[in-house]
Amino acid sequence: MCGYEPGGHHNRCDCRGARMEGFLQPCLLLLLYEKSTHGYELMESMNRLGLWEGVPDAGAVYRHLRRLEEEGLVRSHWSTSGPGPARRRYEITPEGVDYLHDWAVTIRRNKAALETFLARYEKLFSGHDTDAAKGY
Amino acid sequence: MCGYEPGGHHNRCDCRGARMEGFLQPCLLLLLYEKSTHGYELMESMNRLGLWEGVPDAGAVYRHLRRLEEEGLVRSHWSTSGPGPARRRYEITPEGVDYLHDWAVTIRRNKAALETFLARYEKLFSGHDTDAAKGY
DNA sequence: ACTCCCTATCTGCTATTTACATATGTGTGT
DNA sequence: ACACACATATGTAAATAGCAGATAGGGAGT
Repeated sequence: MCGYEPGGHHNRCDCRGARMEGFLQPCLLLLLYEKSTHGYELMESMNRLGLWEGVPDAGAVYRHLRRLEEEGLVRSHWSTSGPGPARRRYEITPEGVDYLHDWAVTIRRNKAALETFLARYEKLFSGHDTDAAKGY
Repeated sequence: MCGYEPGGHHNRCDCRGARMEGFLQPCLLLLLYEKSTHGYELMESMNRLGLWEGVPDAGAVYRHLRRLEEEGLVRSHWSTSGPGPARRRYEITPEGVDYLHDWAVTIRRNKAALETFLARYEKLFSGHDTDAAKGY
């Protein structure tokens, strides 16, 4: 989830802070609540719905899903019907839904922090021709 | 920045995802743009202004500041005037301001992702007595 | 048959970060 | 002397993301 684009006015790509560590997990739980499906489709949904910049790392997605299953927050079974290779189809458990609610609290709080940042930032730089303005 | 509170309905504290990795750095740059000061006060400001849940880790703050200085995004000099121990007073450089603008782009994008998540979440659970609702 | 590509899952490795603990030292109040 | 707030710094462990690569099934074209 790195917002770096070549051709900008700096060369380094130090925006690892953009990672929003752990955001992958609640996204998977939310998408699985909406619709039981398999890892590959979850990856694509995250990008398509604007939950993730670019396609999320496949390794991270599959590892998260296995971990969530170990913790009882999702369940899975192999699905051999349909075309292509076998898919491991995941569904959220009631415990997973509880956990999703906890995540929503955290995400609201994080959103508030970002808004505080942006409010202060815009107060200082509003009207200037900043990269931030150009980006939108 | 862990939202876990004892007494909840789950025992584990897996909300390390709440970390918002790297958010510390742009906060320091923003605060230093507003007012040149030293690390200890920056820590307190972050909490007081709602940019950080609780007081941020001192080790992280001081390490970030040293690193920002290595990269030329801030400058510092020792300030022995005033009461108490010597303070290392930091000020942002023009390069630091450029970098702050880059961060604003990233943070807007991350905020959008959180909003997308919450919009989908609330569409599914609005009206229910969720932890998320209780939290506010 | 053969090659290429898309689908689908999984594992290994490394760099980076955070959170916690701890160390060091100054100045003030009692 | 002592405790405490201020102020900076370092050591360590756990966890994550990102990248690369391995393994395989199935369809399209040649």
